[in-house]
Amino acid sequence: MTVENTQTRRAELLAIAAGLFAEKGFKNTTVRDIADASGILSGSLYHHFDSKESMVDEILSTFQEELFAAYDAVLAGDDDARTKIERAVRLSFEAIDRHRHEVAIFQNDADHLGKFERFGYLAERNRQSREVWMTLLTEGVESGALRPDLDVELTYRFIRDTVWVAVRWYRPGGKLTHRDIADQYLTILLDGIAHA
Amino acid sequence: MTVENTQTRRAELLAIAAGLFAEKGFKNTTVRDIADASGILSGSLYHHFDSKESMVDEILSTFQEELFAAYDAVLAGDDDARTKIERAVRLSFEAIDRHRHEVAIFQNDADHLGKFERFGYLAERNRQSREVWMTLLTEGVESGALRPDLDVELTYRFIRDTVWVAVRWYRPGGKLTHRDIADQYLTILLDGIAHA
DNA sequence: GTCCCAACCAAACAATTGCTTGGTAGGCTA
DNA sequence: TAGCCTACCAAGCAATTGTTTGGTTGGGAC
Repeated sequence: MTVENTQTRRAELLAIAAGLFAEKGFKNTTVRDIADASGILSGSLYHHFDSKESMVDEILSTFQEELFAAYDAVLAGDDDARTKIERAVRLSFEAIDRHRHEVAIFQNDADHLGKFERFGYLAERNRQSREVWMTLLTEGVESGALRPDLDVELTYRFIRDTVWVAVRWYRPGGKLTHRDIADQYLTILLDGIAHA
Repeated sequence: MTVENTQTRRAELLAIAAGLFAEKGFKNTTVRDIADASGILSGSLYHHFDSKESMVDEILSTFQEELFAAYDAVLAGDDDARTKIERAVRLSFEAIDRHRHEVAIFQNDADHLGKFERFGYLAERNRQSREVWMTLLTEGVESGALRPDLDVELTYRFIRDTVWVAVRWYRPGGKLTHRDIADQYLTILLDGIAHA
């Protein structure tokens, strides 16, 4: 068995684990569940991974790295505030589309996992995410693109919640693409649902 | 010990359990956790309740009954569509304020619990909630209060998600009351964040 | 004073959990 | 052909889980 196969198998197992973690929660998924779904015995998982924790660790940290690189690219761009906000929203729905298991795990288990030292980076990433959005929204208010009376902190929370919780109902291949959803949400967010 | 005390003790234990379920999740909370927090031994809980499941059952079903009675009152009122939507939003944030443990449990564990026959009413309540919102939003579009190009189904999901997930960060006694939050959210929802 | 009963304790139960150990199959390299 | 290494099996471990059982306590009713 070649090196390529080795890495493939490892990734395969991680993908299976991610699916189960996302569906049933981390704590609620047993190593036997993962092994069964992979067609091996539970003990054999420990040839590939140190522990159940290190599996979810690898799943989450890999995803977060990619996600925040994308946010940084938006921040670093020279678009105006409104465009940056639009890009950040679209980027988030795209992440849900491409990494829905990872997003679901983060949504459901990050609070609980974050208590352990090993997962301290989760809280750090949360802080970083807040930074990104607060910067964009503040910039938006100051540039006159957004209404001046906006509570920026609260707006950040509303956006964050609405965007990420969509992972609970969004299904790739469904009637609406992640782009459709981003479009609709941006319309509502920017201009509201009331008739002009 | 009088009958009054009996009912008090039972409610006391349920409240303690609700707090733990909300904080750590249903599956992740052990009967020993509940017993410890109550100052008794785990076995003694079974004098009051059939099972751990029946505890969460009682917590959730009691709450849902109260909540949906409130929704029904809004629907039955003779306000215009926009006012009804405002009332439904305010009512939801008020529920988060008054029953945050119950809301949190519903948010975090309803999906998992709903798979068991015993908790079939959870799915039923979800359907009911969708009904309420779809009715209000459709009425809003038809009456001209809301923009005609609105995707009502999607809008329902956005509202539901944003409102209920607020339970994750809202803290009673904090800087913002549930009324403040409802005001801000309604402004954003109805008129958007963009500068007019 | 006797009885009752709600509330609880003490101890154990089988099942399930994450994980370990020692071994084996079989393809790859030399 | 020999040796090596990856991937896995088979069996078991201690800890933790929800729950059960039989007994104790102490206040209220008659």
